Amino acid sequence: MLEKREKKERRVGLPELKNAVKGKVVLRFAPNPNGSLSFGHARGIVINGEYAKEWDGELILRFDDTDTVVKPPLPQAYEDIPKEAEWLLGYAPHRIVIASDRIPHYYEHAEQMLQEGFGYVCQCSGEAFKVFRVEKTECPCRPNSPDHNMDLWGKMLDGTFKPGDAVVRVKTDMTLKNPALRDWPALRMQDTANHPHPRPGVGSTYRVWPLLDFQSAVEDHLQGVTHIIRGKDLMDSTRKQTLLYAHFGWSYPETMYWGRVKVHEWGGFSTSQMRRDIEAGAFTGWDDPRLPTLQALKRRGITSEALRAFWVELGVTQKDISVPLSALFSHNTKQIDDDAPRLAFIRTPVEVHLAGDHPAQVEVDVHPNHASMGKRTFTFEPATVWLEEEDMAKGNLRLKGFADLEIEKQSATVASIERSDQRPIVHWLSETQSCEATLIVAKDGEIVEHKGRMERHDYPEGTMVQLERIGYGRVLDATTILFSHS
RNA sequence: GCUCGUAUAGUGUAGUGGCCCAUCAUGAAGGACUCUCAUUCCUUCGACCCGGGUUCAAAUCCCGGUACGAGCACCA
Repeated sequence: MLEKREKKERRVGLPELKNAVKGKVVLRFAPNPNGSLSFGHARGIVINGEYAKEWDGELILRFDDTDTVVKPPLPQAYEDIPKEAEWLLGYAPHRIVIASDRIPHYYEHAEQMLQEGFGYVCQCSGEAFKVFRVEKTECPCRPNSPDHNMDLWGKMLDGTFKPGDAVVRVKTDMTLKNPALRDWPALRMQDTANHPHPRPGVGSTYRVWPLLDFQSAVEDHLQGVTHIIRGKDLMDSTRKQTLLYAHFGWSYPETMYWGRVKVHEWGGFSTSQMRRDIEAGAFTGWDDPRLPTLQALKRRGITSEALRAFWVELGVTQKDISVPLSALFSHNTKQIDDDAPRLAFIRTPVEVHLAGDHPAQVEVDVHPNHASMGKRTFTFEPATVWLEEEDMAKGNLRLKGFADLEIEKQSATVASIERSDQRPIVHWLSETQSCEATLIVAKDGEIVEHKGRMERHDYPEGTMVQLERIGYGRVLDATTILFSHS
């Protein structure tokens, strides 16, 4: 029989995947390519991707681009998303499927549905059908014969019907307890003459398009998906799709759901809204550091490892949660601190002449814990240093790694090279080894550019550095740092 | 309104009837190290939504309540 575990051990990582067979697991992540990937999308990629890795399975990246009117696809997204996904995953998705390339497959299944009588063409308006749904009564189109349905289907396809005239429904049961499940719509018509699909070769080719629940269900089956892990807002989708699977004689994949996540600092955001704002010029692009997109996070210096650790830690609970950005940042600090060279950045620089005796130059570590990263050299010819205005107000100071200073108004005298008392330790810059620089900080939806002086360096763009006593940042160029987090 | 789901420390999470006066992380406070308000290390703080029930035993099962969220689109 079952033996009790000796001790309860804390589970680490993701929960067990039910009915998973090593090497046979197929998962998918299916965004709408109507914009770049956001922080929220990352959860889908990370969770599905980590399971695929754990089980030597496959991860499908599927573009659910079946709406050309309400959420029209963005051509650029077809190029960006695979790159963003690969960056985040650490590997390229094993398969890429584009729904708009596969319309004939969906038609084929729609026709099977009509011919076998578990689907019908409904000519009721949305309003009219709503009444049937609420009253648990059948609409007059429901009893149509397969032949009649095929005839109406032909009229949808050839344009005799216009968008809004007809829709294909899956026959479930109008008395089902859950109103969401009653004879749900599977395919509808779209005005692709005025709203062509942006992908070349697709354009205005099709008038009839599948809706998410149908397209996704058929495609999951076609692709052999074994496990679906998605937001719990799609729970009713699972129920609708399970009903459809039963009609086709298929068995539905294992499912798991996660709840809603809000980030304290960001609140709600939608891809469509971001797209409008970017197009209106409110943001510089999808990588604008104010935006909660993967591109922006990457640009700010958040590593994919940190993002993965963050999402794995949240797991796949169905709770609706609200997390502070600091949770992500603490993962990031762990990732970058060991490799981040230290640099001084003086925010409100005050120029101070040094009086008194002192060496001609001084050397300090590039990284306090890693001598192998080398030394930084500061020279005092001229004998001028830059200090933060705020620090100057504190009185006598210890220049980190250099000397004790007696501060008298705007003048400073070197009192001791050795640390002689508990005066505050501050960061500083020598005249020769510094230059004017900008620290860009994105906070509360605003971008603030702090002009100051920064230590000269030749780190390439993209290097993560730690600005002493300020926080981490990413090198944009020799005189610009994009603030990451403290 | 109907339907579905969730409820453990400030935050996030472990826990599927006894090992739990509850795990881990983060956070906060204090300390060690350090010539950074960093890193690392140590200590401390802090929670099972409420009410019933089942049981020798409940965070864990059942019922009710409450709170929050989602679906009921010819969006995804």
